[in-house]
Amino acid sequence: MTEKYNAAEVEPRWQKVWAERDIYRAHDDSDKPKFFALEMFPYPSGRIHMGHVRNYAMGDVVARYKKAQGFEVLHPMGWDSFGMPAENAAIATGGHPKDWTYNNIDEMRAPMQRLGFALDWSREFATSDVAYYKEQQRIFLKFWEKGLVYRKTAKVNWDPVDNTVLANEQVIDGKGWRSGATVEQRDMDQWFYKITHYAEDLLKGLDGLDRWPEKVRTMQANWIGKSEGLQMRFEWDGGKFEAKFVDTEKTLENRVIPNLAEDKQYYNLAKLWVGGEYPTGVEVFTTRPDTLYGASFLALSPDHPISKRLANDGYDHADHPVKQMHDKSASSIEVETFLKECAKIGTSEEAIAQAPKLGFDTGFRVKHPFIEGATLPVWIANFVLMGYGTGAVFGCPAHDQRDLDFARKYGLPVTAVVLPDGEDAATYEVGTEAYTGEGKLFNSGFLDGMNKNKGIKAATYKITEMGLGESVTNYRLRDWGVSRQRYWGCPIPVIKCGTCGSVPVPEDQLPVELPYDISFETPGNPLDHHPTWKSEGVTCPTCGKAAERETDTLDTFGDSSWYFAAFGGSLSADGMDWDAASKWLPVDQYVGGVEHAVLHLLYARFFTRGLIDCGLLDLSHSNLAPNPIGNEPFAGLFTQGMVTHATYALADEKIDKDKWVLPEDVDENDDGTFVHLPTGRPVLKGDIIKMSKSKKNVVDPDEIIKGYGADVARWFVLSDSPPERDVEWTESGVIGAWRFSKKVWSVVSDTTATDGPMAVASEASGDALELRKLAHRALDKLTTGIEVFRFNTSVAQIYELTNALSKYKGQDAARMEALGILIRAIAPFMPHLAEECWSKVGGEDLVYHAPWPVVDPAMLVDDTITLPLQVNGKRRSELTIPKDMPKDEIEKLALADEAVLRSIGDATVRKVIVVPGRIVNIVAK
RNA sequence: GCGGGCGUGGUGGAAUUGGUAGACACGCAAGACUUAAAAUCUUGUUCCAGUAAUGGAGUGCGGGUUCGAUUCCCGCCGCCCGCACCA
Repeated sequence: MTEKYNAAEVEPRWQKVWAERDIYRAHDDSDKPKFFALEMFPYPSGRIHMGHVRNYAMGDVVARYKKAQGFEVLHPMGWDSFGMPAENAAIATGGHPKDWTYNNIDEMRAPMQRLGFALDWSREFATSDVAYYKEQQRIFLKFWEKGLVYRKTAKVNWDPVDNTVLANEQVIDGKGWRSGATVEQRDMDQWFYKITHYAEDLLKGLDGLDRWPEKVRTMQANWIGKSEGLQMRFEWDGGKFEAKFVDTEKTLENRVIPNLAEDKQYYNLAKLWVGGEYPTGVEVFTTRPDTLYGASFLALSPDHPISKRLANDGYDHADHPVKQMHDKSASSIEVETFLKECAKIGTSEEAIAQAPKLGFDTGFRVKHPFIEGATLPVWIANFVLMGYGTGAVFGCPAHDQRDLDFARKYGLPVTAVVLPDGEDAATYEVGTEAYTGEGKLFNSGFLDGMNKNKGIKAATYKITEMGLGESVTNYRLRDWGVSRQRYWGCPIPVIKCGTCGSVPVPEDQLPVELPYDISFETPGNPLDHHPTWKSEGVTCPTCGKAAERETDTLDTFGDSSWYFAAFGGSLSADGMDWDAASKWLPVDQYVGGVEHAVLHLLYARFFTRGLIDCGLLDLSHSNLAPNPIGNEPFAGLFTQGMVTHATYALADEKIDKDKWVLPEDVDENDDGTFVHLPTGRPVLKGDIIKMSKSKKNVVDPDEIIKGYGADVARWFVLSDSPPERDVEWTESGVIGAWRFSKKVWSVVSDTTATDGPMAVASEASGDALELRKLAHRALDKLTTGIEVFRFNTSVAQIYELTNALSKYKGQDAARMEALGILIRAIAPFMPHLAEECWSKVGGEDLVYHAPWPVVDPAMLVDDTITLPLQVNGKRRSELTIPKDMPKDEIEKLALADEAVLRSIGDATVRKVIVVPGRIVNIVAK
């Protein structure tokens, strides 16, 4: 008699056993090889969603599987708990961000534990824990010491209503996402992490990450954006730059930051203004010096120091009379107006990219380096980016589309210097399309006749020889601005002294703790207008004078850049063990969403390098073996797809946000249309998209656990779709998973054999042997499926094995062997069911502690094989023969096959191809 | 614009050193059990023709290489993702 399986009773019972026996604790001093399984930790929004379930279920499969393979597994969980939503909730509801956050964590921990993940909860922490951010402040100071932290003025998105800096992602169509105010570009003093210091290493490191998705590696490589080229100077024509200024007393505000001096990209700019000296020319970066002869103008970024200097004061274009000494000249006002015009265009990258080209002729001219006597006008152009290269370019309209658009608009000359193959130098002209391909150089003096590459080399050599420039490598990657004018984040451990400048808080005074008594009444950063925190009793650690605290907090992406190490180091109120962290790292398998492909995963790689250089981490060895992948935090990465669900919208509702309805309230009519049951209004089926509260297409994991059990929820999210693709949540799919769990249980409870689940039926024959073969074949495939992250194929094998077992009548060792394989195979997916089955069939100890079943290779080969027979590539018949039959005999049998003969008909056999163990193909014409 | 990926039955998908296309599941249909339903079990299910045996077509489209192509190559079409004036 089949007993009923009651997940609601079974699951909590086993969870209690697991917790009491503390089986998921990872031991630092284990003598087994280590395996660090990690999923991207959650933000405590208050609810877990199906995306979490899928993410952690995948990691759990790996963790449990590796445990069964004999590894010491670390599989921890924590909370990425600093961030804006807590502050927003506090502003909206009047609560406190801290209370909101920690309540949410408690709300989320419980359902997560109900899912039965093999997590070492003893290592749990939240990034908003004082102990965590204290350690982070230490790291900040160590990075500072190492030169990886600096302060500079940078352009930021400023929300004038909320009085805070916004990240780029928080600016939507040029407006603040919360206030709706038009965002301004502002120069502000900001703290930066010098991620560019590792640009080359971060790029090179990608090569070794062969267990990362290619896509993520490509995205990071593009983000780092290495390009090699020539940085060169165009010298002023007709005297010095300064001659154009009425008032040379005034110098531009000193933008030079001392510890930036070694940073090449900024050095050349900074150099221009040191001590008020004026630049002798304009520095540009180019990857196409071969086209220098086609240059027709120079373009400066609106943010270029020269542009700003011109707008700033005293600049007098030769054609304008000076109005009054020390007042703004007419020319400066013109420039200023133009720069404002450029700033208006918007902040989104796309808006900038599609904006029309704007230019302003400064009236300055520079000398062409190769053509004696030739000069080029210097323009300010909105399409030149300050953040890349030197913030200035030479324009070669014939061979660059942007330059061409610009030249056509402002009537600048277009001179072709690269001749495409098959074109005639006498007649070749560039119209509206710039030519960027290969070709022979012409109109180019000493470069004439060379191809592109040769031309680049020759021009670079010449410029270098002339002392005007040198080869440089440029990166698109920019330093990471980490200052946030927010409360709920890690305080930057710095004291600002009027005399000594920015001074680190001494280590023995850490942590700089967040005050609890804050107010969100006034807009802006609560830390800044806290009555006492900023300055009461604060003195400069260096000179002892009264001073002020830095009130900015660190970008929360910093929190997630080293948390994996904190797990390994068992971070607690007493600090953490960095040596232990070093032994656990790198993370062997990391699982998370692809949305972090660049930001989080790049920042974490940067932090790891910084932590190594500061002596905190040493990744040269894991606990037992040398580490082959170098200074990387994540040896294996898997990016999983989302959980999607159908959406339904009222057909007659005009207001977008009001139109979505709950899928369970929708019913399908006989004619295939849909109706909203509570109101009777017509409904249209929308796209199948990621579960989202606002679209009302969410399914609460806790409801599924209550209705079907945790195992079913876990099984479903892993079963149908490949892990990297999205999986659509459907009611029928869940019911299917639920039925399967019952089927497994019925197979187990129908078993009366007593050999135990570790049985090996070595004497099996007949049906028993067939079952053994099927079981081992399934085991082989499903194991591979887990190894290569194709859980859906593992699931299919488990289905096959279960189906075979449910049909198998014998109560013998072969049944037990297959059952033992099945139970251990489903354990990573449905651990509660597996545990219950294991105990039911007399398994020793827990299935969690049972070793992974071993494939018997003898079971994978058959004595007889079935070969398909093809005639002219089409399958006509098949042949069952002993596996070692010689080729010529196979050929003979194939040619005697009735169906084959029929297909050949009157044609003559030209060739017979026999691929042993694979196929026979007969070519007949 | 640049970069990456994908395209297979009614549906999710399987199949890789090139060798039986459609495993497994969902759905659907028929049957068994049942007063009935649910559950469960059995059988069938790529399309077209045929009662069937069988024949033909078939992995987005068009070509190519090959005895043989979902797989490799070339050219299109469509969808998705990332970056986006990077000089």
